[in-house]
Amino acid sequence: MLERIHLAIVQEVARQGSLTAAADTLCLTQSALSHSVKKLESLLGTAIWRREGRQLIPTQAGEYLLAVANRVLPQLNQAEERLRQYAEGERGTLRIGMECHPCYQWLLKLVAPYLARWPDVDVDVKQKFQFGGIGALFGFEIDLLVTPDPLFKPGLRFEPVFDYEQVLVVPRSHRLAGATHVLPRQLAQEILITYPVAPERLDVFNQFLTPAGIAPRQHRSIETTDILLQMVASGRGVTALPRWLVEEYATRMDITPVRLGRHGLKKQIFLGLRESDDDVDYLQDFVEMARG
Amino acid sequence: MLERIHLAIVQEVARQGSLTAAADTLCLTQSALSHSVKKLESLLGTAIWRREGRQLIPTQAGEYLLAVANRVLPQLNQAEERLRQYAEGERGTLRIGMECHPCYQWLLKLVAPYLARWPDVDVDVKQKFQFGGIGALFGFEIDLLVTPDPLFKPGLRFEPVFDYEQVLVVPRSHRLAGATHVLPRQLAQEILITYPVAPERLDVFNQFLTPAGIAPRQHRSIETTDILLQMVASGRGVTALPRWLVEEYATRMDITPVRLGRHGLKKQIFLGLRESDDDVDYLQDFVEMARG
DNA sequence: ACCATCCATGAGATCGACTCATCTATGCTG
DNA sequence: CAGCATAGATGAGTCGATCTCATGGATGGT
Repeated sequence: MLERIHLAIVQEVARQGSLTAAADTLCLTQSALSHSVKKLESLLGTAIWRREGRQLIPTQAGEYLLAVANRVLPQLNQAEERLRQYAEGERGTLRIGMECHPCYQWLLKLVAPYLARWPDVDVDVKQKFQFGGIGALFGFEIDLLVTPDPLFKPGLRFEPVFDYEQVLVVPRSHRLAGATHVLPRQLAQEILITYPVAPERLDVFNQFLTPAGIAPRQHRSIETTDILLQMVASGRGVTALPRWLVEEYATRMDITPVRLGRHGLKKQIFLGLRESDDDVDYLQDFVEMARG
Repeated sequence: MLERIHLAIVQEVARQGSLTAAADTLCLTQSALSHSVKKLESLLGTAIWRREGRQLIPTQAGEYLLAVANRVLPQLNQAEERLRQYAEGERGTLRIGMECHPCYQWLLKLVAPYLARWPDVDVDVKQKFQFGGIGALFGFEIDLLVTPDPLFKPGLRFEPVFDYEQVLVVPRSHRLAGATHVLPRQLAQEILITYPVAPERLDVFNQFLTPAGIAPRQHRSIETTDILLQMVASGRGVTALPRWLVEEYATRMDITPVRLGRHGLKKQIFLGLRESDDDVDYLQDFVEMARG
């Protein structure tokens, strides 16, 4: 039988590159590991690694086993953590996934009152997912997904939580500052700074520039909102963000929003959750609070 | 540590309802099970079942553990099966999920030449999924999803494999037989027979009747294509199916297709697969063959 | 009241997994 | 090329987790 320890061994050997090193972190002797591996290989009837000199090269089976380990072990760890929480009377951890960079600010405002209301619930926010946000929901890596792209499919439920307008952000001294709106071609000579996300997933591209066949003069990316806006304020480029976020920063930074297109770029943010969690009260309440 | 055997115990007890019965199928004595359970509960620090007389009622932790078991154990079983196939030099099993009832016929025609071309690959078809077809892909229950609803998300890839027209099927003696097309209101007095799927997921509803605000006189459902068409042929009602499928049956049944709406109801079928399987040759070849 | 059947428990047996000591192979270095 | 550090492999022996066996107490049906 394929046991948890086997997966842990495969994962750790992949991480460390050698049995000896892996033995250390697994709190076993090198000998024990060697025995275990030998037994597992004879059990499976196939080698897991090719021994090339003192290197261990995963075979096809080894690669596959590693993929299984990386997928299954986190589920078991999470299960143990949750059971520990049940045992200690805690309510659990609300694991929120974000697929919407600027929503982080919005989330922060929501989390404070939520934590006050649910003292026994912890909140954890993740932003990177092996198989995307939807995959993370299905894979029980997260319990709640903040995303602009809902997916109405069996097994999942999406609730709209707020509408906003995506606007161009320019320094107050910029030639476009004060314009009622901006058209795609007016950005052709600009340096556009965005979060480090594929352009086809950025609204300013897929709903504004790309349909018009326009590309900005240059496209750069920056991780954090603060730095990004400081770059804009200092005239290094322009960016696109939710209007509410820009208005917040505009009080202390030299930036101003401009409508994208004649009618503005209207967006909606959704919260996605598993239907099987419909009866988890502290989860539903988060959705309530987010909507309210 | 939460081990595989623990999950198996929880799952089996849930299935059988008693420790004694579960012990039997797990090839253990009742005593061993009792000991294991006791130890696990003390390890977790929480009870898994409430003992009510001679009944075992799962606690909240027990319910959760069962959900984990039902999710994780199939992944481990599948992994073992696949490793066994690696060991024996077989290529593996192509597990296909279907979210499109009539596509079954199309699939059958494709599978025969595929099996001939890949003698070491088995094909398995599933039609029921715990979390829907997409969930099954993400959860590694299936490797390939046949669906009319693609989902372009990171982690998954969807390939269109064929276009078809959804048509109304009526008996040749029907008043609509021979009409160039049919309008929604002309179905208001008909009995509509479909596969047993929620109306909002049926094209004839969500793309034809519902937008026009029309409902059929009655809506019934039947599992199998053959029986369904025999019902139609005998004048018990009408249905909606792909044109190619109807034309096949029309040679030996008293039925005829009619276009839905002035311009017909055009559909497309997609094959969905995980991006992480991009290098699995026998999987990619299936997509190739399906497209060709 | 009695019996069948459930789960719990203690004692003892058993088998698997771990450690220790040691061996061999590899690759680096002077 | 010799010497050394370090990798994995292996055999023997120990230890402990987990199993079985035997039995007890509780429950529910007849």
